[in-house]
Amino acid sequence: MSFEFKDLSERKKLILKAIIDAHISGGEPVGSKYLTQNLPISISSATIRNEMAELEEMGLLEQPHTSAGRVPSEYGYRFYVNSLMKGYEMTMKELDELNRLTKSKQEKLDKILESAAKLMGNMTNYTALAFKGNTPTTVITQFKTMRMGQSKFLLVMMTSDENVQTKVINHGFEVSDEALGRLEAVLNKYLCNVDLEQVTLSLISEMERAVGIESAALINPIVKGVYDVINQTGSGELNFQGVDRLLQYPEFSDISRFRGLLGAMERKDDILDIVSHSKKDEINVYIGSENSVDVMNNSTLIFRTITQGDKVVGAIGVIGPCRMDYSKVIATIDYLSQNIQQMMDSDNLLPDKESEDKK
Amino acid sequence: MSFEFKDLSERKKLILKAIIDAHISGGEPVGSKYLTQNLPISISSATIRNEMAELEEMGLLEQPHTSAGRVPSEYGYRFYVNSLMKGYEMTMKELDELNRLTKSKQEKLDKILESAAKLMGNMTNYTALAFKGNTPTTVITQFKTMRMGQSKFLLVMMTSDENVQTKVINHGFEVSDEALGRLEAVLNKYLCNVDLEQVTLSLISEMERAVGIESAALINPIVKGVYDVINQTGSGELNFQGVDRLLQYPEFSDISRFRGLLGAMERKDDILDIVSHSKKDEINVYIGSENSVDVMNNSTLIFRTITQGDKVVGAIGVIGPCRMDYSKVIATIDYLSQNIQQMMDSDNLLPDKESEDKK
DNA sequence: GTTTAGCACTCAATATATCCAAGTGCTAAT
DNA sequence: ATTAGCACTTGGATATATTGAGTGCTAAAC
Repeated sequence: MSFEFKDLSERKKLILKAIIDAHISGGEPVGSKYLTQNLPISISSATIRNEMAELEEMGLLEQPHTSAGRVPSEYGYRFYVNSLMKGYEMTMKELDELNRLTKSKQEKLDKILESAAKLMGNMTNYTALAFKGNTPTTVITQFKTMRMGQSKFLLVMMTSDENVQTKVINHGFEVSDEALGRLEAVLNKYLCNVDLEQVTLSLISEMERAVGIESAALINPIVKGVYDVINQTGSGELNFQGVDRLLQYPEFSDISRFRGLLGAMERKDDILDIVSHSKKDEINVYIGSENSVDVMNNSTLIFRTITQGDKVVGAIGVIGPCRMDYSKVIATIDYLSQNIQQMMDSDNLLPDKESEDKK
Repeated sequence: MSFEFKDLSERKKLILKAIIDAHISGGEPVGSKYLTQNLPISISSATIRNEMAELEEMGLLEQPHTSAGRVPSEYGYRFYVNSLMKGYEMTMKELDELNRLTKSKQEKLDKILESAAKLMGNMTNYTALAFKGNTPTTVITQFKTMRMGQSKFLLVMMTSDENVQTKVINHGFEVSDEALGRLEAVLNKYLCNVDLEQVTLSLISEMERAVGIESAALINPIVKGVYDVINQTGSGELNFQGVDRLLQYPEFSDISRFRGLLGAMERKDDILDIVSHSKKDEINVYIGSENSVDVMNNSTLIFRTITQGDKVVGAIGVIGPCRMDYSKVIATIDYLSQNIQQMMDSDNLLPDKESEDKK
């Protein structure tokens, strides 16, 4: 998969770049005649044809049919992304929108990711993706109970990765406030920061004794709830925004192809797989069949992960056709994700007094 | 919009029903020749043609073009739903699947709705919809605080409709455990079961006094959080499952039509509008342009609301082409929603000891 | 009065033929 | 090494025939 393109002449690079740029904005195959008028250097169409033939031989270009112009191949796009793309400069307006987002530090990560994705979709005009991961194995750091009526209450659990999980416990009998308080205390005493192996039968019966006969029957469903939370598949949530935008691109006018992609987005597992095996702290670009998943063929997936410490806690990105405005998309993802990342990082430390004062 | 079809002869009803059934399963216009062989009575194609012409005049059938067979009009479908449809009998296997769902009373409504929708999508092979409403004006019945670190904590609020909302409070200074406990007590004392008008400036300053100087600065962001929770637009969440299934139906091979529908599903507001203005406790069927929303044209929306007391708390249903297997869909929705509804109803009372004992 | 056979007519869908323009590869001259 | 020139390829667009399912209508039969 690793190609070396160092041996490309400057002129070939120019031609390749011009073809990809033209194809991205136009969607049509690009011919030699067009290029004679849209290159910084002036060479004849015949020369260009020769160059193009060589570029095709190298696997960077493709011809839909004999008498058509050239279209970038997946490797062509890859080369473009790796070396030809010039940074995209965001407009002021777009910048403003970004800043409004991460200003308030009161939101939880999933909301931020979702608005970031929405924003990104609007800015790039592709389908945006937001991934919120749950770190696979956690420990519960705090329990609270909240009464919901005479015969049920809500068990609120905070996990070590600062998420909140709730579970309705629907007991078939009344439980007094005191018993509920005692239960809460017992849970916090015995189950906090405890991983699954440590929950033995003897621990459970000890807890049953501690809460008293009145509510001993609650321990079992609660332990099961804790088990579910800790043991839940660590995959996380994956959301898409603006799926309908894809349909504006001619590469998805083939309904079956679109249906395949849509199906992959609904199933989520394939894409989750890609996201969870991605490289941390850098922008991941999966072009066409580089995506191991077949259904994603002829689509590109670009995203960047958000990390907390060394754990991946989320990701934002876009999905679109291979013919994508890479500069813009990558610049946008870069900016947005760094913004969020920064917020994450600063959030974990004790707040920086100075920056607080500035407000 | 209210039509009277009483004056339809038995024979016309037979013909209409046969046409709709055939069109639902085949997707093609239905001609007179086909009908001669697929009617319980035996009449000639010419007679059928005459009848069809009359049915078309009455607006129940349509002709895509002069030399094509007939297709049911929206009113035709409406008539079918209202009077011709015979109840669909679910298979045992499908029934089993349903029961598994509502057995456990430990899940929260949104999860149940979502699984029900998923199930419904699988069973009907259309796109399923799940709506989880938040009752517009609520009151907070309980506060809890959960420490998340030295400089922030989570405010957990239970609302009167038994939902849980959380908010991260990111103060820029350390707050002791005692102060946090005092804060919690104060919140529960002053802000429980209080609606917005009662939150006056004097109440706020009284609270600030009560929590002590150490954490007085927290009151303001908290009050804002409470305000947000109570004042949040009461629209609720709307989710779809199996959107890709729509693409298998030829009526959506016209990409622009599909894109319109997909857009409506993404924007959500139009569909939310329909759902929130629907009739309670009965199955709502919106056929084609009966949906006031233009983009939904030529699609059918069927759903049933779930109520708690007299409040609509959710809905499940499907979206598909007008040419829909109404019997099956309606039977499925009916069964599933009644199942959930029953659970809701029984959940609110004190549990029935006998049924608990049976376990 | 209702039903039916028969027939001319309509029209979308399909197949067939033709044309066109864009673009290529190759050769020979520069 | 570059370029002008030209024959060649090919998909797409356009026009034209062909087909066949299905209709509406008329006149005869019941």
